Amino acid sequence: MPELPEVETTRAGLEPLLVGRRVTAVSVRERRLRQPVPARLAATLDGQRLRAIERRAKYLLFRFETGTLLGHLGMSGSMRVVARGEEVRKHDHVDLDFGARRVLRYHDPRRFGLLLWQRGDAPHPLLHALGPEPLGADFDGAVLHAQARGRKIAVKPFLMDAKVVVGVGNIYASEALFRAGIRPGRAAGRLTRPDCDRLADAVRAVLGAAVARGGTTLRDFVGGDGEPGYFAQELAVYGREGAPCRTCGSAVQARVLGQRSTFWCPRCQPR
DNA sequence: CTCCGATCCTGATGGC
DNA sequence: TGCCATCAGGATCGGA
Repeated sequence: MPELPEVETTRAGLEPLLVGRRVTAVSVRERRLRQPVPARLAATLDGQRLRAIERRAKYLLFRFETGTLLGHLGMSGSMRVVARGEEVRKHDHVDLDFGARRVLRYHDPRRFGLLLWQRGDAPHPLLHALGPEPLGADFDGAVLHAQARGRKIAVKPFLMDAKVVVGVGNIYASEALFRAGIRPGRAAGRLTRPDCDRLADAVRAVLGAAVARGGTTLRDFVGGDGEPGYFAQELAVYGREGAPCRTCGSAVQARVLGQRSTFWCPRCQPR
């Protein structure tokens, strides 16, 4: 479910409610996520002050005094702050209690997410091979062009490769390609430098706009404050097969590419 | 190396 | 109404 804008929305929603507070209790109701929740998590976190919440790619980094809790929301995860005593719903797997009205609740029906503990200051191995942050200074058309060189993979799954650029998932890959006027099935290696410049700009623009709207809620995503995101109404092509393109009126096309649904406008994305 | 398909899991949806 | 197939915002793994 969550791509960079949804993870960043989660981070920004949690931060003012939790940073500076101490963990007073930890409750793990289900530890079978993509990897098991560490058995000693409660003992590790109890009494520790949360110093910061950061984001790298689609990971959330909860910085504590003796290490970092690494979180990932997978396809269906969400985190929000609830009051102590709020009714526990199905798939509310983990609570971190920071106070009476400050319980961080992790919810994830499909359990593709992660909660892992990394002691000390070293970055977690899962973060090691990640590419540049799309909204950071070291991502641009030149980087994209260099990465794409010689590659036959379609540009859409190429954009979703975290070694190329992080944070771009299935929704925003289609949206960025629409904004750049590039067909999703085009081989990455055939992109020109100007194509890559437009594409990098489009990735930044669409992610930035989505962050500003609090992300995209298709089904049940909520940010750290429990509110849905409002970018869905601004999606140009994702989920709009057969509907008229908002720019030119042509019917939006869809096909499966790299096992993922892919959407584009045949007229606005000529090649 | 690159690329593709299968896989983990549960829930929603649509066809019959 | 029930049953079944398909699809879903991610990421990893193995084989070609």
